[in-house]
Amino acid sequence: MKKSVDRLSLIKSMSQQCIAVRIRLLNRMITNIYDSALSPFGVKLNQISILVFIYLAGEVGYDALCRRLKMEKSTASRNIERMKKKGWLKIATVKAERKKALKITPAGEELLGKVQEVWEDAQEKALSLLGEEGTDVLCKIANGIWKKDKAR
Amino acid sequence: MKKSVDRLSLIKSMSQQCIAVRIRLLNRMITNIYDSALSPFGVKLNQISILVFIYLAGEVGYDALCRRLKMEKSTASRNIERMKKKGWLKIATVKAERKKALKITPAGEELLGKVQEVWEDAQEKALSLLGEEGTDVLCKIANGIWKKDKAR
DNA sequence: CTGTTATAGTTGCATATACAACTAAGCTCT
DNA sequence: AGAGCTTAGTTGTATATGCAACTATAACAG
Repeated sequence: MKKSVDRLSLIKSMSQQCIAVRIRLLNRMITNIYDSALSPFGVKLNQISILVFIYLAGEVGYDALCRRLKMEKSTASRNIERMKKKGWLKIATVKAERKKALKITPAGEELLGKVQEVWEDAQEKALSLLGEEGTDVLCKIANGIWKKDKAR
Repeated sequence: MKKSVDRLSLIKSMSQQCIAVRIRLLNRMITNIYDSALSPFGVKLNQISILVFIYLAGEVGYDALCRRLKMEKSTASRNIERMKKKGWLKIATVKAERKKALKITPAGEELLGKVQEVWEDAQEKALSLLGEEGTDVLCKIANGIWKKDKAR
């Protein structure tokens, strides 16, 4: 009897306290806010974040992109492929087939310009969903992870 | 000149403050913690969360599941299909073809029993990644969203 | 210089997610 | 009862994600 009671209460905490379930929920909701705001432009937040990174970095290697954005190389590979097709990115390096360096195109910069406004709207909606405190804490945690990574 | 400066600083804030990028990062890291902990059992957190919900609810309709877990019906549909195939779930209702009620199977309960330990490990790792405060805030936000939904 | 090793990037496979179009089954109104 | 409406669930398409296997190329060791 004891054992089944324990099991039940543990399963209840899996339901009531699971961190992953909660962050996944928020992830879905927030990703949605941004992706639907961006949908008129035929792009999603993920690709915008890649574009922003490349815009600021000037010319980045593949590996740097994956490390900084903490994106799996296969995800990056496929995204870059799609973005090249849409004309937002190009490969800057000619010499080496390997070690591709990525660069934003004029069309990519234009896209960034166009989405700024909807990004701001989305950011505001996300802020009101998470609240000031929640947003603050979240950003601190994420920034901490990035900083730690850079130091490495 | 002014305009391009504004653009640059806005793009910088897209890089440095975007909530979606941050929550997506944490989502990937945390999902990873749980999924790799669960991988010996051939299941991922998402399906476990469905199973837990159905276990606690006894017998649930499809719609209730989607509403409570805030899961898109197509995602739910395909997950349930896979879980039926693995024998963890079954459809309880016979009468109506529509309005399927879901029920956990003995194999499903057994699985829940087996994964409890690794779930606890993963939960602890996630806690130390987010910190006490972060976890607290996160849970409060998510629970608030659920409560609001229930009241509806 | 050549064979081995390390590394960059691609591709296959599986799950998760969302939206839209579709199907089917129950419900309602006349 | 039959026509149209509503709702449940499925399926198609696209992106995101992760792991593992593969390919091609660069670097290195002898």
